[in-house]
Amino acid sequence: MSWTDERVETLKRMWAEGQSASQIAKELGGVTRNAVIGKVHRLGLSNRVGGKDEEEAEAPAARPEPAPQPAPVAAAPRPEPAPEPVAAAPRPAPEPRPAPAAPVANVTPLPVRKPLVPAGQPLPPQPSANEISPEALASVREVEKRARRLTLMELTERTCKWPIGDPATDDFWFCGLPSLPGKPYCEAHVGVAFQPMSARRDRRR
DNA sequence: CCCTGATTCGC
DNA sequence: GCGAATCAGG
Repeated sequence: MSWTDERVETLKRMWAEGQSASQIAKELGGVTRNAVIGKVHRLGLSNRVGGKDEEEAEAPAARPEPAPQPAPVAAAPRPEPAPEPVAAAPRPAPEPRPAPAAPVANVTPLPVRKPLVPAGQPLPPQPSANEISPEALASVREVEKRARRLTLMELTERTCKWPIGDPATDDFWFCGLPSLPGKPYCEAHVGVAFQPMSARRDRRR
């Protein structure tokens, strides 16, 4: 495989999006992550400018820089170019979902892109307490305290993909703990995801 | 061990 | 220019 214009374009785009080298390599196919990284450097876009510092970013505690920004013209909006969605800070006090009281007439097809799902209504089928063994339920609740709270993009083939919270709000993430080999979930969540039919009392409601 | 990007250097 | 091997790290 060679670096055709199209492939380079894909590389640039994904790199700008903050995708990892291995993810990009997987997407492109025929190249390793090393190849991707090498290309990235040769293209001179190694520093994810405008991007963001992830992981353990070094705190610029004492900056020798005296005059950073002259701040000229009046109120300039955020120069932030790439508002990459990053794991939001855990909020201790999750907002109660706005009551679906009065369906607003206007459809606001605009920048109000908060909820991807109309807040309030039909949530994805969540395992209800009365159809899961108490032990499994307990372990799940325990585990969810330790969950890594990954975002969608942070999931890999070895992270638990169990969704936690309400997709309609910011209070939503994926478990992210190590998944069982060959399974999409961690041990605790496998326990509630896969159950022998015999155990599934149709505790019909 | 899983993963990340950075660098080197023979090709 | 390319990318495997290696390095350095979370």
